[in-house]
Amino acid sequence: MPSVTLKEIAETLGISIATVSKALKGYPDISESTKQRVQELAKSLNYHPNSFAQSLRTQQSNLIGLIIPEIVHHFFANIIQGVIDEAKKEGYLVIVLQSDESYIHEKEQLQLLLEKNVDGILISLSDKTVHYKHVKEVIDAGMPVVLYDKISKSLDCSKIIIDDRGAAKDATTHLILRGCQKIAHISGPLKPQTTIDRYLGYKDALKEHGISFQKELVYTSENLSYEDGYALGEQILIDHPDVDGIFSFTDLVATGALTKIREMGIKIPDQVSIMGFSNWFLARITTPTLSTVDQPGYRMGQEAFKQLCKEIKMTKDQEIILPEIIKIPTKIVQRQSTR
Amino acid sequence: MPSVTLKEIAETLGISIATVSKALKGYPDISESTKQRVQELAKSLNYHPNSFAQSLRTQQSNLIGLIIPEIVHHFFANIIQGVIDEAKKEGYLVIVLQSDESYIHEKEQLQLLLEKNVDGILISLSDKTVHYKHVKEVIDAGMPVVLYDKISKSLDCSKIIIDDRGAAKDATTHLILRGCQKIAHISGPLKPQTTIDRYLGYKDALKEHGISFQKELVYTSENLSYEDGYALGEQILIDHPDVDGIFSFTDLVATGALTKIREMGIKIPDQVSIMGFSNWFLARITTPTLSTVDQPGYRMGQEAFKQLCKEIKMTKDQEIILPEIIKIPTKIVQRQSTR
DNA sequence: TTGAAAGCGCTAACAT
DNA sequence: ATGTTAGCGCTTTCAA
Repeated sequence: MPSVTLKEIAETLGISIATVSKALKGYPDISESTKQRVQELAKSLNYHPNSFAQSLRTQQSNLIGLIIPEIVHHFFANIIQGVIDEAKKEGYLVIVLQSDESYIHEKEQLQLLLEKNVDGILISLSDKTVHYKHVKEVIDAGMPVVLYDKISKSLDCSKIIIDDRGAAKDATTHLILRGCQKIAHISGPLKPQTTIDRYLGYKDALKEHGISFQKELVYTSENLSYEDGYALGEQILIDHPDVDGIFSFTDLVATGALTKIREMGIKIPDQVSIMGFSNWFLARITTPTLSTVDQPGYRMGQEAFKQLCKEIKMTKDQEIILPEIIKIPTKIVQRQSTR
Repeated sequence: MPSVTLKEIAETLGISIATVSKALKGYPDISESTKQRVQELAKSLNYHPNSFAQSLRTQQSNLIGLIIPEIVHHFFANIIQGVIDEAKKEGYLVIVLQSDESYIHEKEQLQLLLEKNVDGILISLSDKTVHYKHVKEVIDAGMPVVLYDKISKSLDCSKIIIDDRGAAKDATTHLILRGCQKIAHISGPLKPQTTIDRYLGYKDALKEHGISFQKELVYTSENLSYEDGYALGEQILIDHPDVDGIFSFTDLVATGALTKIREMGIKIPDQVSIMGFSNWFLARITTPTLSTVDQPGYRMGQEAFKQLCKEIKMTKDQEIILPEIIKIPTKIVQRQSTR
């Protein structure tokens, strides 16, 4: 791809390279007529600047890195979209990498992005990451980094999160207000923090409404799968036939439980109400449709980029960055699985 | 980020920049001892080459662009993953862009990628793209381009596709072999080509089994939505109570139809069998689960990158590229919605 | 075995 | 208003 350079334009027009460069950028000290001539020729030659040369000079790439635990995932896919859309507005392009919930990949990919000289990095920590030296090093090297969704409190950088605990409390409260007296909770492995927070939110709601917490009403899904939910739905009702509400920490598991319970001939929501978490696409198409907490991925992606962009600018201006924690509001989406 | 340069290493060691560069790349004409010293220092200083300078010299970025119509989409998300994984193996990073099924975005994004000097582009045409000058220009400029999934026959470049017509024929045949006599087809707007091909495959199967094609058994979903399927499912059985099989051109619409038909008290698959297309995640969680055609997105992504990579190398070596058309095999996934 | 030097294409301070 | 010049960090040819 032998592309057009400033030099060629300059030679054709018999002026200097510097003048061409300035004319193209609309510097005020270039005469209108020259600007005209240059810009016309540039257009007709389909000139576009060589981004490597530009980046080499300016030391910025207009590229950011986005490390995501899992791409094929409704929530994360929404985040990707939010980031890309927002980045485009500011002229940034996004390199997407998948950590696959693996610490090793996460570390490698951080390195790759560093080597590509991206201007900043957005990362959601993998569930298997337990120490954060690799991230800290990148931050310490002066690279703007913003964490989203799965974060670590020990990392000193900006974070975009939802209030998992508050949202879970809202979800459980929703069940209580609709008349549920005995509410089971399906939780997950106690990592990431989001899972713990949802569990705590569940307890908060019970407490606030004077319902005593019973440990045996808390079940654990190890694989976060539909099948887990299917099995647990049955188990819960065998162990506690009088359970009239279930709050699951994630939609997919809730969907499994809902399906099994319906198949058992139990009426939803009349006998048992079910509440999920995330508002995945599938919550709209189950029978009955699933009430859940909307976790606004797109919005999180947008905010994450905005914050990162701000920090990129500050870094360039040598300003000191004060990490911010931005909480994105969630809301209850009521559908047919709760009264 | 004041990073370490070759110059610094050279000065520290009292040797020339060129020697450092060669030592780091393991050139045979550098003594082992020098290599040792250089490599050790580089490591301890955490040196990594400035990618802009490298790219400026070598004119390659090790970056490719991936334009996808829709990120929040099970099939396309799988493609993204396939591309990223495969690209990583070859040391490439992927810039992801979403065209949103818009011709204007598609055109803009192609331009952005060109300006970023990516080494190659992977693109699936938006449904609203009807002429291809913008893509052709990029190809003519010498940029390696590979089309995947939604392609145009008029574009002279490699293409990665599935055999939609054959797969649809298989799906319809599956229904016929399971005893369906009167099979309706839900199709979509006759753009992209994939939709047309699936319709033709449906006809092929009927013909092969001596079933006469009836135009009134073909319905159209305008929005490719669950709601469309829900409405059409009812409509089909009102118009033709004796229909005993439905082949939908896409899973989401099939899911809507399946739900409505079940709600109407009609037994699936005993009275009506339903077949989808794509094998989206949701096909596993409907009640009954949905039989469908597996459209291997991940594999397509991998193959698309492999082909692109091949062409990038060939372009670099000034070889002539002969466009290839690669068909990825599909397979029928039988679940509960067909006998 | 090593180094000098040119140059990739661009920007920007400085000079004219 | 325009041009000169230096240099961003690297690779690679050619000379020593």
